[in-house]
Amino acid sequence: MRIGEVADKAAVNVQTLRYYERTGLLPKANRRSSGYREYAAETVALVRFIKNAQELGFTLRDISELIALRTDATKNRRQVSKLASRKIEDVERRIRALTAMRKTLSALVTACEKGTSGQPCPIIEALDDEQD
Amino acid sequence: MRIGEVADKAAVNVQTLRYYERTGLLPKANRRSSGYREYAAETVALVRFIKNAQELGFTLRDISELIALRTDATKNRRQVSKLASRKIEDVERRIRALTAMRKTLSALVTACEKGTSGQPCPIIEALDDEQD
DNA sequence: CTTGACTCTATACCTAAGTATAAGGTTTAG
DNA sequence: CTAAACCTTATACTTAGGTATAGAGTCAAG
Repeated sequence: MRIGEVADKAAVNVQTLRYYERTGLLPKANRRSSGYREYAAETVALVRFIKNAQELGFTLRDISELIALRTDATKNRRQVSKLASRKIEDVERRIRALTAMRKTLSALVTACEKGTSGQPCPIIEALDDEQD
Repeated sequence: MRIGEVADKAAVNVQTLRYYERTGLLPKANRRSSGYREYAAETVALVRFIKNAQELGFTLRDISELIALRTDATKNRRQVSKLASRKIEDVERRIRALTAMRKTLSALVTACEKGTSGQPCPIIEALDDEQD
């Protein structure tokens, strides 16, 4: 596949793919004799993974580590497992914080729908509970 | 409270507070005769909420909307409730995606710990499942 | 009544993560 | 065999979200 096809399928800009390569997030693509980059089909899945992880608040640096887990998987099992475990903790912390936020928002909706019109929805008090 | 105390308690920089005020995320602080900003104690909770929401991947623009929910709560209940519901959906989408990611990472850990040393951890195949 | 810690504004700078543009080479469909 | 639609690098620009600095005023303790 050429860069444009990968970009289309992964719903990113071609510049973004080149930028990822430049910064080392994606491996250097093989080149045709013309100089054009040539990609394997699995690159699309990888780029989608990147965008997905990014939406969850991981930085490209974090994502680099996540990707490296795959590559290193056969090498140092103890280390990979440790890094993955740390990432899992991170993910779980986020889930807990989001769950708390959902609770706050739900309470707001309930309060707004039930409340008498003079009463403000009690969101500010709820905010304190949300710190993790 | 003066700006430095708020900054300390909320664990942010004083410049950040001024920046938030400039961009409208925080309301304009009252001023002493000297020109110093004067803050209420609840500002600390609000700023912590901002940082918390930010770590969950909300942009300052998103957070502005979340904060506005509080302010508007007594005004247009129907609209507030609608916006909050949309935010809840957003939060739930994130939770689902993070849950999928946790599953992938757990599978990696399991594979790495159990696998025979020649076998790579099968993370790349798992990545496809992770799209929301 | 001055010294050190605070505050003010304005302006400049920074990092992350792209996006755009220019000037050129390649591929493919008609 | 040429025109449209690709691709290349290099460089510059953009947006979000700050952080740093300069030059000046304020406040509290000794």
